[in-house]
Amino acid sequence: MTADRPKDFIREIIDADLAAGRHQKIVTRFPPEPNGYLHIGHAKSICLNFGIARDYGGVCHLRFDDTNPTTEDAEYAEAIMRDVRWLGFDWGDKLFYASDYYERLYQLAEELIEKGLAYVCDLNEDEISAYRGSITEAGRPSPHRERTVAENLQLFRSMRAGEYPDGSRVLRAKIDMASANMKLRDPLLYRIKHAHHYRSGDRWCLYPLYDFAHPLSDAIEGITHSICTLEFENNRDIYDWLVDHLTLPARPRQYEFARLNLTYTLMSKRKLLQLVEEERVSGWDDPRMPTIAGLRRRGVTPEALRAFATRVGVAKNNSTVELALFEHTLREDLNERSPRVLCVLDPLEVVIENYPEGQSEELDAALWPHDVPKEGSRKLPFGRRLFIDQSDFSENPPKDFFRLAPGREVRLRHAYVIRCDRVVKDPAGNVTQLICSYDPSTRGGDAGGRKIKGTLHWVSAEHAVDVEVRLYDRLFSVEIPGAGGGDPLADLNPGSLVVRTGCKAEPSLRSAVAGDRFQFEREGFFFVDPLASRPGAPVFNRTVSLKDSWAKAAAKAEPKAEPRAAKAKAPEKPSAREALSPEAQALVERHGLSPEDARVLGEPGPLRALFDAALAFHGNARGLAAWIVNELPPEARAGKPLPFSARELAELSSLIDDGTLSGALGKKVLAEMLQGGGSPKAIVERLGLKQIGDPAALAPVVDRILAENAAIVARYKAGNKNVLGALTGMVLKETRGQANPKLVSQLLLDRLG
RNA sequence: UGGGGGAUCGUCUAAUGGCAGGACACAAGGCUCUGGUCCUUGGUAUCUAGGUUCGAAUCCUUGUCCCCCAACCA
Repeated sequence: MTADRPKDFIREIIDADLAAGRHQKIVTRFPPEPNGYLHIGHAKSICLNFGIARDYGGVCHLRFDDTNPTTEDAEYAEAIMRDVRWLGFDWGDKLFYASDYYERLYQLAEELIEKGLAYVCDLNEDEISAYRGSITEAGRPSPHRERTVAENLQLFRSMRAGEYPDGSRVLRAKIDMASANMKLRDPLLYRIKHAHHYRSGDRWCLYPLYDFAHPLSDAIEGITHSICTLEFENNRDIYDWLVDHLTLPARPRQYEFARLNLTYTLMSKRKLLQLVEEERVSGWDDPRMPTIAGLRRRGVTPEALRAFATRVGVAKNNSTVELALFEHTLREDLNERSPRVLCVLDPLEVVIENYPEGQSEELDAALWPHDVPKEGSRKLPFGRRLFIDQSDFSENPPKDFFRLAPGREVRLRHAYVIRCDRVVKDPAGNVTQLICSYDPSTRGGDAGGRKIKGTLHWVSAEHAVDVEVRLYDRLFSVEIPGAGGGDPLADLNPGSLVVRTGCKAEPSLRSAVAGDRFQFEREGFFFVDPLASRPGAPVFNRTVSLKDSWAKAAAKAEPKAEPRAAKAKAPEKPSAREALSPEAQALVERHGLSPEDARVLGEPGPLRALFDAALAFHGNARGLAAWIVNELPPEARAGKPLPFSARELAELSSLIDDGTLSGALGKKVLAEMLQGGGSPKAIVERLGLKQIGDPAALAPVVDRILAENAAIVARYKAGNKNVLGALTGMVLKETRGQANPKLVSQLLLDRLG
């Protein structure tokens, strides 16, 4: 359904891996820790991982990353499985637990020790932290770093045997205490915890840390693409180090994408837990929670959630998606599947004066609007006493109010046109009753020729069912809770739940059962709460309101609500660009290089060496410099040897200078040289690449392209000068890149006037 | 301050040297027995400054801003 969406960067990588034959089958994994409930951010990850498996005919494992006995629980694991299944994904028999790998992981740790790549460290937590150094200072080696293999092995085994108390010793990888990447400063692999684990019981008093368990679990399972969120980018170095140094059945790769953030929502597991524990919400499945369980109970469908996940896309930008996009996706889905019914949330009594006392009738009412291709209807009783919504009446109607007001007419949906004749008030001046009259000729709502602007939902007082309705709104009242640096929970929306009892529903709703979905016309989409509802007494949760352009227009009359704070344009400090080094300055003066090129070539290194060497064969320093700086791949700068010599590069430059090659052709030749090496002249010869500089030869091609692309030409003439580039590109392509681009451009310009 | 990432309409996301596109949001209009849906139309973006190129969001240089990293959490 959204198959036309372009591929995300992860799928591009997979395509390339498959094309290169690196994998036959794609294996991904979703690795939750069972220490909390899944939220909509996890849903994005689930859709990505399981979606990739589905798209590529691979598999996605569900693996519990349960390496911390003190926070994890079987109940969470159960809830997670329930949620993933509900979302519509199936892991088949690929259900795994890191805790099932404890023995194997332990053996791997011993392997590391035996290779001299891990050691037991007796420093305490504070000391380890102090030894680690800081972002700017290198760490210092632990005093235990140079223990012998035998000693480490003995100590590690004793740790396993339970001979030491919690926190007394850890196992650390021996990597580099001076690494610029803090994660590599001898990361901890195992810690002692005499704690009961929900699965392994009391068998272990030693538990691996994420950085150790995760990559190795991936490798054990043969995961090909291990997809996680951005904050793990630094951890990738440990990941690679471990899988490269251990004897493992597979070599998985980690890729990172941006986690989902949503406005007016919080995604932090810790904060969500706090909401639950402090009873700011009714539980993990409170319909205001962004948890999958909460969304499900609110009435969100798995289809809508999945559609949303594909709509937000997968990229590496830190981003915050507007809640409006989610609501739109939700309405789109609900619109198709929700039968329309009438329910008055805030009742106001209406008496139809000219309708006979004690009489009633049944009206036929379609359950679906004209735009939903579904059949079905129900009976709607009509009588002398009715309810409409308070907000549908105004004694002093504002401009453009086309609901009920004294003396005005409206249509009651599926019923009659009525007119408001009088208003009854209580002593305090509140409107308590509307005395109206109906037009019997408009039965079924057909007003004949008359133009009736407003149509109201209503319900017969005599037949109405009293129901409870829970109106849910966004959990937070600001876009980014805690943005100002304060406690995010201070930004909770006090109006996020309004419980309305005594709502008046049409009688057919008496038989609504848990899990049913409806649209209450002109109000919103509602879901019968599975927990609170009783037979004959449904409780309705508002999943999402209908779009309300009247409310919006009315709000606009009010002083403007604060618009979303525009991203403050960078203040742009006019800091001085760094001065050229003396060496670079010398290049500018001696060879007339541009400062940009000189800056690069002013540094000693492979590029500079290449430049100097090539200069001996060809005198055009500027041209040489531009090619070396701008066109050579980044690896060349890092010192990767090039498959061609300085002499050959000089030869290329002279071919361009003498007009044999255009710049574009030069790039083609360079690409060829990068591929297989060889002399540019030979490549030109072999590929038959020669610049076409004869206008007579090019003119027919230009004319043909122009003739074939009348639409583009028209756009050009209409003022879009950018399409000239597209036309140039076509001519170039047509001549295998051999046309002289300047000439083509000129020819094009001549003809386009 | 070291390292790792990232900067494209208000928001999210495409364009892999050749017409800056789509969705949401917003605005205007149409349709309508839901002020819903649907339809039409519109404005709005390549962080800065240079360079390379016939042509740059894309390649090079420079500066700016944002995020992540110094848990025995994941």
